[in-house]
Amino acid sequence: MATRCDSCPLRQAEIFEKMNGEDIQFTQRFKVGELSVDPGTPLLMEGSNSPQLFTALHGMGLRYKLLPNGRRQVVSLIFPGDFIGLQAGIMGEMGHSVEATTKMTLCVFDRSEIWSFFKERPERAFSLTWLAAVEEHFLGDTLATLGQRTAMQSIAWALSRVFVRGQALDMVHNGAMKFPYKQQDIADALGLSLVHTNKTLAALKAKQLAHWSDGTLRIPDLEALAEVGLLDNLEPATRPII
Amino acid sequence: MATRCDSCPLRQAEIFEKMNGEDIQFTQRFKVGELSVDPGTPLLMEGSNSPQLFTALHGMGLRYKLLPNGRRQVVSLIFPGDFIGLQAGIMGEMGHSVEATTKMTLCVFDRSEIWSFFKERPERAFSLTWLAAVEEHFLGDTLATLGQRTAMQSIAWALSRVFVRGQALDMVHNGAMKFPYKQQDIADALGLSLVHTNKTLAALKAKQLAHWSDGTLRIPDLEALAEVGLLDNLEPATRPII
DNA sequence: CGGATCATTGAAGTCCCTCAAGTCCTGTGG
DNA sequence: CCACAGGACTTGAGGGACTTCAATGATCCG
Repeated sequence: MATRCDSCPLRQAEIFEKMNGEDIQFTQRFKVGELSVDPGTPLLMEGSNSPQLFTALHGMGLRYKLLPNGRRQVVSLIFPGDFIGLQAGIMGEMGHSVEATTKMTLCVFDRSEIWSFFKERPERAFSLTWLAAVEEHFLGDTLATLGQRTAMQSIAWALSRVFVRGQALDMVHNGAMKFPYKQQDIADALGLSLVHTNKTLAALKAKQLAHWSDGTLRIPDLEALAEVGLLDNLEPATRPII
Repeated sequence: MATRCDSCPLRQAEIFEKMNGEDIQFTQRFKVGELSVDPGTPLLMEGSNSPQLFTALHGMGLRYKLLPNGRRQVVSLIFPGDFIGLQAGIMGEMGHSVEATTKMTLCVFDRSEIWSFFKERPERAFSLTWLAAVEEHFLGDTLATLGQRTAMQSIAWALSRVFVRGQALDMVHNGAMKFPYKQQDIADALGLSLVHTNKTLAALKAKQLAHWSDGTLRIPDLEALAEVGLLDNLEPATRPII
């Protein structure tokens, strides 16, 4: 039973830009179905031009790139509300692969219809561009992390950001949120080795700054952690939803 | 004397998406002037919301972020044809600063008019989104470089990409192109120290793979360099121009 | 009970960083 | 015309943050 856009649970969270009735109606028309996948399922492949685009409704995933030498770079984590496949929709080719980390349910859109956003519904086209700009902004921050932060700072930065995002999505209860990734995922996201990531996480735990185990992330003092991570802005950016 | 869009010299280069007469005319209407700046001039500041957006006509620049600890991450180099200020135009806030490296001339657009792209000229709005997607794609590649490539691979990758871009813009003559940056800029772009960048460049020169001095970059065998840099695609992506 | 996956810990090695000089070049002013 | 200062580039040396290698636990599952 597919979720209807006008009762989309995502829009509850306040980081998402308000949509008016017509926007919702238009988006509904664009939605061709709903997809449910198991953990580990590939959703899009780098270099491909999938006919389908998605919005994550439930569950989490990750975007990554594989290098010729076999190493993997995790580009970003996917949270509910993220739009997946914009590059394919616009440029006709994905720059990274996407896979589900947990069980996910996704709204499915038809790539060939993307032009109608621009043609018929400029507000929605603007939202699409907005999302691209948000992503670019975020990647810039991540770049600065890999380039200029130490391992300790990087991990503190990443966990802080995750937590801020989690708060904005009402995923934090009693100071804890589900964080269903592997240490290897975070290592690959930050350009660190698994071993060093593990030891740094242990150090953060010893300092009482972040506790992450069994897929649950607990941060007693977000400001303290953010300071270690040289993260100055704890406000989640508001963004549109497709 | 301002350049007219219908005789814009940039569109000569074939990496740029073809524009029809109406697109050109519309863009011309949007253009409010031309700006000429000296090397070192700041164009946009991180966190600001400039009323002006630019397209680089001549000259080169760079985008960068400053961290609380004073370190600098160069996010990308700016080449002719690049659009500057999209984030401010869409989100109302830049995620990085921009400054001119050489003397530059820029087309100036009015930020408040950006909505008219979407409202009146969906083709141009699509181009804008396309640019954002291209940038996101590129940042993903850069991320993989900082995270997964060695210093030698990183520099080989960066120089190869620069050269490919230079070729596409007809900036390469007799196997050489102007590359007016400092070693510190490249070090900050790749998350390396100046010293190590210098030594790695020397190593590449010794291997006859890349010669960069006095602001001129010479690459005798692009394929060989690209292979060292684990760069597989030597085709420049076609992109729109604003 | 094996086998698989993930997390943890120890030890050794290395790539890259920081520190510190020194060269080359350009511009400036006496 | 030369002394000097500043900026970019070079080069050497030593140290450290992080990697790789290797082994062990812990948990889950057919």
